[in-house]
Amino acid sequence: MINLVQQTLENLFTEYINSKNIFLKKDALSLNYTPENVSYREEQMKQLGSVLAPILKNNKPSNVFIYGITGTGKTLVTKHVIDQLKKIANLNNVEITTLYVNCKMKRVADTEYRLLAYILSLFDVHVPPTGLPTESIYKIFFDTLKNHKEIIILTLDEIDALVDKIGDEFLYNLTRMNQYNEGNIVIVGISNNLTFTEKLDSRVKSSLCDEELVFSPYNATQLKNILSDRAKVAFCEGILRDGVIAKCAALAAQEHGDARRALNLLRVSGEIAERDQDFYVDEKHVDFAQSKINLDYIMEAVKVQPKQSKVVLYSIIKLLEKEGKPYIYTGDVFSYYDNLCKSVGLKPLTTRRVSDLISELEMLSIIETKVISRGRHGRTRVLNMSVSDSVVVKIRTFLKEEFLI
DNA sequence: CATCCACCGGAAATAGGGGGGC
DNA sequence: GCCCCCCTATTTCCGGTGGATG
Repeated sequence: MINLVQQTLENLFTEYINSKNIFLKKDALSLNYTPENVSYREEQMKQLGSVLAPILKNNKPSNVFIYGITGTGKTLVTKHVIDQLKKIANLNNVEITTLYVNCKMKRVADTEYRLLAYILSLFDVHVPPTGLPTESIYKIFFDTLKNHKEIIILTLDEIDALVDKIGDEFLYNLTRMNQYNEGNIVIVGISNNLTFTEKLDSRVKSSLCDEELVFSPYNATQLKNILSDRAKVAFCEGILRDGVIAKCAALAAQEHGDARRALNLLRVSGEIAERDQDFYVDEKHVDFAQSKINLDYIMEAVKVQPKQSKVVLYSIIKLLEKEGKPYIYTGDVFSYYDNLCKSVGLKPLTTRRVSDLISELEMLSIIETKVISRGRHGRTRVLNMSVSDSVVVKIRTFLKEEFLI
């Protein structure tokens, strides 16, 4: 028995080492990779560069706002420009501090308090995760800033998500502090939402949006060229079959020209080819990659849900199965959920809260809902899964194991 | 064509977990 | 320790509503 395992392992490894390499430098396809030159974004880089340049002479530049949907190179360009700036600053002995915060990080920077606590932690100042009045956090924050004479560039990525959640007051506070405390902080706000500024208070708007940069989505041709450039670095020669890059580009272009998606797709395609020990990457691998990425995304989202949310999702899946209908109503879900909680010994949440949890599941595109009226039978939401059956089965299996139901 | 269902979803209140000050 | 304060998650409260139904 052991010998057999030994044998297969040996085969596996031998085959692996003899197989042709797919990747030359896989990093080139990762999201953190900063390519030599950023295609189609020269204009934006120049703009951002000239806005931030005064730092090099110790003048505080204007705040900047950057708009554009996901995967249009906002983060990449910003990081690239700031890196260069830092490099030149170092060479000329100008001290600057740069901070990058992704506001969407759950439980890290998704409330005013947590955002400040997180920024402070970047300064190596640690505050309790809860308990203090926000005001005293501000005080600590200001005091910390006072200890820094150099100019600080604070990049707030996905800032629209944060403002949606907690309002724009913190932005107001940041800018106000800037005005009165001879502030030395420059805010670079990055938003995926094009109409973001409309939601801002006009005072905030005027001081934060001194400079605006717009990133438009890449079209399929541009995506194709971007992918080609990266693929040349990332893959061994002759590995990519014709049409692979075009397919990745086309699929991503459908998703509003998201370059991040396209790169992911290409990378995962290669990984699948590698795993299957194929000598090439072709369009079939791209198809597999597409569904694998989707599956991974959904499963990850499911795994990190709070327990209650998982129970709600499980109820929806079980109920859909039981009813055999392609849709169900909120009320049914709630009573099923209620029973389930009792049998698992979990305290059920109220309908109001469950309703919110359902909305969150929809936001994650795990389920789909639609408010309809059933006349005398009232107004409710119809819900169904928005993932394929095979994914549903995987989710169900996962949840079942987790609850031991 | 008025009625009324069964839930939607905003807003305010409350619980619960934590913190500082004295 | 006690007291009071804060933040976040959840509950409570409730006005609102599209359209089948009588």
